Amino acid sequence: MVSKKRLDYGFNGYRAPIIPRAPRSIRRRGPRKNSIEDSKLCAFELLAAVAGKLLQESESSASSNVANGKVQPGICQGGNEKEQSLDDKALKSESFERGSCAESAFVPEISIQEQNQAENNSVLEQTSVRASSDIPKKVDCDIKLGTGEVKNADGNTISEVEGSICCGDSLDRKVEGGAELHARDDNNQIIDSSLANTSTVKDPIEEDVNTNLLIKSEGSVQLPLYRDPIPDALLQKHWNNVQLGIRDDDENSFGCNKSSTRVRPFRPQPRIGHRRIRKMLTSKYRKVAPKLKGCGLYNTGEGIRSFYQYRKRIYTQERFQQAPIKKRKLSDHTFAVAYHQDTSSDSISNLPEKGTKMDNGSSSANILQRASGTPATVRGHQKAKDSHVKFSIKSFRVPELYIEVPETASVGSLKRTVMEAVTAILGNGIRVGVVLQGKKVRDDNRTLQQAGISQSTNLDTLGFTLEPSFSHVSPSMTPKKLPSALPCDPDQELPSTVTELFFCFKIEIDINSRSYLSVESYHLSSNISWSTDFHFSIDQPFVYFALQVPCYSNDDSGIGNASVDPPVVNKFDDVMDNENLNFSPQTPKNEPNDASVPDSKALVPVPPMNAEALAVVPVNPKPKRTELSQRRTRRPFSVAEVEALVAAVEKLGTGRWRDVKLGAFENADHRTYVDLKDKWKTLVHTASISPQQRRGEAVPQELLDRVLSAHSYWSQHQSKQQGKHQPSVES
DNA sequence: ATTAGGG
DNA sequence: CCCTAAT
Repeated sequence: MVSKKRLDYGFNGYRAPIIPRAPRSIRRRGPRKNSIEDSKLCAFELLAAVAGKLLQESESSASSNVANGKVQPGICQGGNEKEQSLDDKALKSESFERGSCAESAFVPEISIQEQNQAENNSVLEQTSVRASSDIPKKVDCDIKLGTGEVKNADGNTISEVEGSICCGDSLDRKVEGGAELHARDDNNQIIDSSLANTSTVKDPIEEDVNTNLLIKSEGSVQLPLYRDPIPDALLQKHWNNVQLGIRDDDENSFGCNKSSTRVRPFRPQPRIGHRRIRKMLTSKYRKVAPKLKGCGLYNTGEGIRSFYQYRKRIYTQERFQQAPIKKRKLSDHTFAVAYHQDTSSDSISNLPEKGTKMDNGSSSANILQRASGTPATVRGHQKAKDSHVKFSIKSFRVPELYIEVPETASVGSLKRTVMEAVTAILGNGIRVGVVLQGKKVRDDNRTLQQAGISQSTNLDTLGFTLEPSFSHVSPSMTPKKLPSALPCDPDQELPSTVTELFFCFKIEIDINSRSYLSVESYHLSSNISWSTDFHFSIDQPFVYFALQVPCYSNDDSGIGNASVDPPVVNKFDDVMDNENLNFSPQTPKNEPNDASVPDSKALVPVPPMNAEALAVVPVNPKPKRTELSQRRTRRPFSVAEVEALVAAVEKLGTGRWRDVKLGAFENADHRTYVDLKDKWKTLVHTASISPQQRRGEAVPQELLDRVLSAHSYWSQHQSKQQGKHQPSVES
């Protein structure tokens, strides 16, 4: 504790009122481990990281993201923002007012499908994802659903929907081919391909990953018996397919980071794990990071897989310039898919002129042929054929696709990746809702006619929505498990009934510009407890809130009413911290009672459920900072603060920063005891150098003198504690 | 969670 | 200010 450069200034007549704390034992900070050790550690770090990641992933069952809107003007402006902090209204009305919104907003993870459903699967093709410029309103989309065996790549699809438009159940599908897509550059989203060569879409994750790691709910990780380090290439390969939307580029691994810091398990995790991970990610281990891509492996067991299929991340770190990642702004990605329509009654898709080639094609060849043989027709909305109603769904909107692909990846792999992503989104974890003239048609048993859908109907008023069908399991399929209790346990059975789903949104705002930076959504499973301490602050420009969506039961009887009811948006309390945000000009300045926002506000009163179950499914998004390590904004100490600090230290001595904080900076949330300690350190330094060398706001010499005096005094005082007492005060 | 120190 | 180690 004794500063090496301690100055022996006398302590002028200052009397120490308090007994200084006994000095801490000498801290020995051993030299850094040597490289060898480090390398050894790496393995562990990786392991730990992976484990942690898995846990985290499981915790944050991630799902797709919600499109973020552009800046929402409404947010944060005006005087007391507390109420409108999040502009919840906007959100609600815009996104959730209608059930469909919420539903559409999220794309549930898909659950595993049986491996061989190859045949006779309907294919959903034509997937065009449009970015929405603002919070998704509803997903009404125009989806063309093929119930037949339409298959084709190229995203062109024509389907004929007969009587039943239902889908969920029949949607197990096999997707082949790639989709032509155009991603908007502005977002620079990247897609990671992984679907490659998979003609049957089964969760890639399931196959690849996870055989390697099993996670226990407690967080322990079991590794395969690999003895030797798995070659990177191998890992690469395995993991490659696993991460959808989360994969990091070679150089980056911060995806993991991010999540690791942002999402925390509901239950305390072994600290060490976090720490390690974090450490690794943030510092010297960064280089190793690439190996961690695997972190993305959400998967792991089948059971879980459905859980975190999708996860999205925001990238805002320039430090990864190398990666084709960019800061995500306010828009979504759009993937446009060219499509052609065919009015023939056969559900066939035509190849687009461009003929997107199918990368993995093969199995679809025949179909394609057929398709090509069919005359392409006009794109019309429907032509009656008998009493059939034909639907041509041009596109549908999905929340957001987050995919990353290395720049070096081939276009083909990009396509496949997109395909995979789409597939994942459209997996059987999703349902389709029918909206006619703005109203949802819930009764699956009604005939189209009864529902008012006929050839004569203006199908423009007909839309399809994507609804979470998280727990939905096709009857023909073996039940998949949900990450209810032990998401990590592959053998976990899927609960037959899911009572509700929670959708969590994370709104990130730019404190300075007062605008939304992004909006993320998480699709959570039930049994999630919501952390209540969210509020905006410089260090935590996020707001989370959750949507509680009733879910349907999984059993047969439930299928009928599978439609998701309009979500209920729980009102959340104000989440703004005026003091920190200063959004409004007239925001009271650090009023003591302005700290009105206790450090925690319940955004959504989500009743804690069985903790055990939550343990791993956690959603405790309490981010560390926006990004991995975005520095806090600098806040120079004012003279007044220095004064207060000096006074406090004079009284309390050094080494009691917490007390100093409490005693003199109680209401200065932005000043942590560490800050105070650091400031003192710099003050001492400043005081010891010539005035010419000082920078920043000049601190009155008088204060500096006191700093030196106090410093000297306490330094001696301490040494006294250690043993000899030399209260000498030199001057 | 604090404290001490190095960066 | 950040990050860590050691409490």
